[in-house]
Amino acid sequence: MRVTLRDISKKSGFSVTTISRALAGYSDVNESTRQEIIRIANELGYQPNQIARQLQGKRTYTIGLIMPPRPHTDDDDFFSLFLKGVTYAAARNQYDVLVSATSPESSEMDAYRRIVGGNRVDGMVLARTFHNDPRIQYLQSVNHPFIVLGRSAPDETTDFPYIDVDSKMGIQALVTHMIAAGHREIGIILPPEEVSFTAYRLAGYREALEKAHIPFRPEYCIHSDLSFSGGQEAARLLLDRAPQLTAMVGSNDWMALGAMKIAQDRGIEVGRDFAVGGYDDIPAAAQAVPALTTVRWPIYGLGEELTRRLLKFIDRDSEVERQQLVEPELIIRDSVGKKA
Amino acid sequence: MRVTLRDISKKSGFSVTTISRALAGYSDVNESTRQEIIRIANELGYQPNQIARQLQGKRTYTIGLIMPPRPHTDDDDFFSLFLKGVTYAAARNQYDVLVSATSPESSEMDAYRRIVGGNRVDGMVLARTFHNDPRIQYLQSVNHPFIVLGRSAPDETTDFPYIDVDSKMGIQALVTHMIAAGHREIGIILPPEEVSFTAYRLAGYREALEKAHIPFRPEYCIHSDLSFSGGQEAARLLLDRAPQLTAMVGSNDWMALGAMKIAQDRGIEVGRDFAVGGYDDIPAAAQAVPALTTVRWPIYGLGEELTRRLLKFIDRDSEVERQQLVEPELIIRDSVGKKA
DNA sequence: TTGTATGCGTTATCAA
DNA sequence: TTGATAACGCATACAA
Repeated sequence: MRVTLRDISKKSGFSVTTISRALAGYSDVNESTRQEIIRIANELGYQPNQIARQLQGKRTYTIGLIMPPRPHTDDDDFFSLFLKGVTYAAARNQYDVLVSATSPESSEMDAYRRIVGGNRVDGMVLARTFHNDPRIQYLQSVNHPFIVLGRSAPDETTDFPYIDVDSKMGIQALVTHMIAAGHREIGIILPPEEVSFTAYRLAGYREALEKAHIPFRPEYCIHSDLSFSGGQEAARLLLDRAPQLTAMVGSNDWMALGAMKIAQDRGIEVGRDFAVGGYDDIPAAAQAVPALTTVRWPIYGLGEELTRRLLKFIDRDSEVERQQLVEPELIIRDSVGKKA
Repeated sequence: MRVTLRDISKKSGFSVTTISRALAGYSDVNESTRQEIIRIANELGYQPNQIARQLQGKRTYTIGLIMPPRPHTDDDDFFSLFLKGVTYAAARNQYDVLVSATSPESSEMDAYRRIVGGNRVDGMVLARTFHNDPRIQYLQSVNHPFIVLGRSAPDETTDFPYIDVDSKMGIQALVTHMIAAGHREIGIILPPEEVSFTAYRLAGYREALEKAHIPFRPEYCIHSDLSFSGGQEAARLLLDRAPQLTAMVGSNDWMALGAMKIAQDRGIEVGRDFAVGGYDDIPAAAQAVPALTTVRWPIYGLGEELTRRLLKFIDRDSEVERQQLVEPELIIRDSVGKKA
């Protein structure tokens, strides 16, 4: 059976109140009493019941993170690294992380209501935003602390706390780099339309072209699902539709790697005849042959920073910067070379 | 403010008990009463307080997973995929997952005591075992439901529920494949000594050699830390120490990839002059050039299966198989070729 | 069919 | 310096 304050009370003769106060380190308890109580507590192997504490204290010292509904994608690297950042930053502040997924029968919003409305966490971290994101609307409506990795789309209101990467700038830098290498017919595989950041990627692409006075062609753009196979399929379609392309941007590394594979399968030499660029800088990017030129952003670090800020919101620290844009870094490798 | 049963009681005139029973779907409440109560509950946006439920019901519908102490390694792929399997299987059974890391000041065992002793979870999933693993001893001593991915080392008692992969067999198949390709001087980069499965990997390696009447040489073995850079360093040392090697086994893919890199940097053609084999079949393995021959085991699926079983243990279902060994699969790619 | 009383384990308030 | 009592929100045994 579990050891409770009551057990210590029985064994020591002191009241439950005194035990609680002694163990909590209050100053108004006799030092010898405290020692005695601590001794017995250790002897019995007492561990405070966190659930009871949470109920009484109205604090859970837990933050919540809800996994995207689909179990299987190649998009893992992002999420796992992010979760790691969150978890370790939380741990450094004595917080735990409640991770929840959506069961097939229920909706993602149900999970939010259960976790948040059910008082299981002190705050939430969201990892990606959609257009008019209902999760954000919900969290705002119940006034629950939360922070988001990523802004809203350009034309939507963004009055919530977030940190985002300036992916417009990232893609722009990448495309500009391709142009400098002599490419003019550049395709792009975009993220799904419903994801907020898609618009920023597209904007970066368009601006880079514009600055170089290269006309924007809608037929050079295609949406896919952030997976390797999705990148393959998109690249196939794009290449069939526009064989004149000499470069292709993937909106994440897996799609870029998929595109690279397709190009190579068709006998095109990537890095010389054809340029491929990615986004994220996952481990496999450096590993690829040719090594993938990509845009790096600090996933793990952002998980940490987001968490630190969320904990400050929870503690009603108003000094925290509410919104921030982080600059990504262009990592130049071999998959974009001087065009022959 | 949060809506409680009490609020519904006030508004509806029924007692808290009746509300509770109505919402819980008990049959002994008048249907019209129930409808009325449900209506008001929805109107008020009632969400049951999970913490109160947990305290009262002594069930948390949560399973726990504690992250290894070190925040940064390349070993992420394993853990993230595993956690995903766990989380989705849990979600399908209406369970959440509490993920905790160890803060720098405290020990890993403290985290276990806090989470388990603090009654925060109904069961624990452990991901890797060490020699005389104190976590397992603790969980056994408090008689808390748990399940482990991985057995104890060969000479230690294993009277706990687990699923493990027969990595002895996996490595043996890989090394045998190398031998069949004409290699006789085969090195191996082993996992850290303190990890239980290291002994099985070594045993698989030795048995494969033995069957082929190739003498075992301790100087062909080295331990490393499961990371890419660790693999590089180990391969460097091994190659300096034994330049006659024509093949190398990495105990996971990242180390194998690190070794491959080192060999290639030295101008050795991997896949022809030199063989490299890995373990895990992470996405980057198929991506490598040459594509990495490796041993595949279903990380995601094992996360799921472990969780399903754990939930049955929690429900005192004695029909569950307590221990199981799963066979891995040799994935033959290009990094091990016929020796010229 | 509904309500009263009690308890889950802890902390806070207040009186002794 | 210590202890009795109440409260957190819910669910259960039992009475009505």
